[in-house]
Amino acid sequence: MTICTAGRTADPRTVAVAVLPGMPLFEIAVPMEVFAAPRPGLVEPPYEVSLCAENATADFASFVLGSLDGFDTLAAAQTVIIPALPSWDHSVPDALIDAVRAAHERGARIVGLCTGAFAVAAAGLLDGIASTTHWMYAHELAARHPRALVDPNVLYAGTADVMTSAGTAAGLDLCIELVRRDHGSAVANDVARRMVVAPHREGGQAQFLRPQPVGVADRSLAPALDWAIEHLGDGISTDDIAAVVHVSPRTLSRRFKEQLGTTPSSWLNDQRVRKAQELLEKSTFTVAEIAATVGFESASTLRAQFHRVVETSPRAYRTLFAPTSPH
DNA sequence: GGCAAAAACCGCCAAG
DNA sequence: ACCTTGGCGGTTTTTG
Repeated sequence: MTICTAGRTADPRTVAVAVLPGMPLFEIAVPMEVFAAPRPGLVEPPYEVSLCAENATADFASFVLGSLDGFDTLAAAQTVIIPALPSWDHSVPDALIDAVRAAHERGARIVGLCTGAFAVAAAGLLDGIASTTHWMYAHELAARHPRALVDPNVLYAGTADVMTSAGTAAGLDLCIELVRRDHGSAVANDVARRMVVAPHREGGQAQFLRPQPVGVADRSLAPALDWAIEHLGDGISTDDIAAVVHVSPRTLSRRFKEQLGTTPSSWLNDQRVRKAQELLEKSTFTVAEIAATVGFESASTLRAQFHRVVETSPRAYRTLFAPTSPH
């Protein structure tokens, strides 16, 4: 079943972006910017990116996009990206569905950006899979594909080989996450820095669903989050965070849900895992030392949380991304 | 990977 | 009347 780990960092990754007439150019541009822009000395080996259309001489702006490959190239790629459709209910060509299915069966990673999720679903790949799309269409996606586990509150969701993202700019977050999985946090953060975007945005779509009530600067969690990140290693608890902002734990819990769409402890655990990832890549501390440094009580706690977030063990992660690994 | 204990979560509701 | 807060306690998640 799982084929994709072989040579994960050794071979160049081929990325195919599906192009349909009428697709928003920005949505196509997002994966191009992340994967196709050359970043010598950073992303090595570079991705090999092709744009694939059903009909290479189609009447849309191929002079803007450059040369186009066919869907056979897409079916052979290691990562297949389907940008937002021209409209959410736009029909998906059978040729694209067939190519996507063929790629998936080969073990390729299938990615749907924004309403591209509808195409992934149409290929039958979202059944039982955590997924998302633009919040305006999440309900429709769930209605049309009842077996997809649609979560309108996240920026992106999925498994190792099927991922979908929320609207427009969330596609950037997902593409950078893919770089993170292929090349590690350090490289992904550098790519994000060069693009001048946040290496990892917290909170999902929840923060965009409802406009912030005005005049509530004192409600912002920002200082609490800053303080928490500062004191990660001190073994802080949710009660401690509540104390810093002078609210009850109950109210803190509400703020987290409103502003980040998560709970204090799971946010805290995410931060600790994230820091642990960095230390695994950049330091030579043992797993136990890292656990202590990021504020976990024990190494086994780190392992459990690490597995939940990254879906690997700390050791496996380190061998995959450590600077001494094959290069 | 499972277990018992601890921590955290969240619906409910009274109070400000 | 309406909104926010925070305590209670049953349930879920985390921890070691």
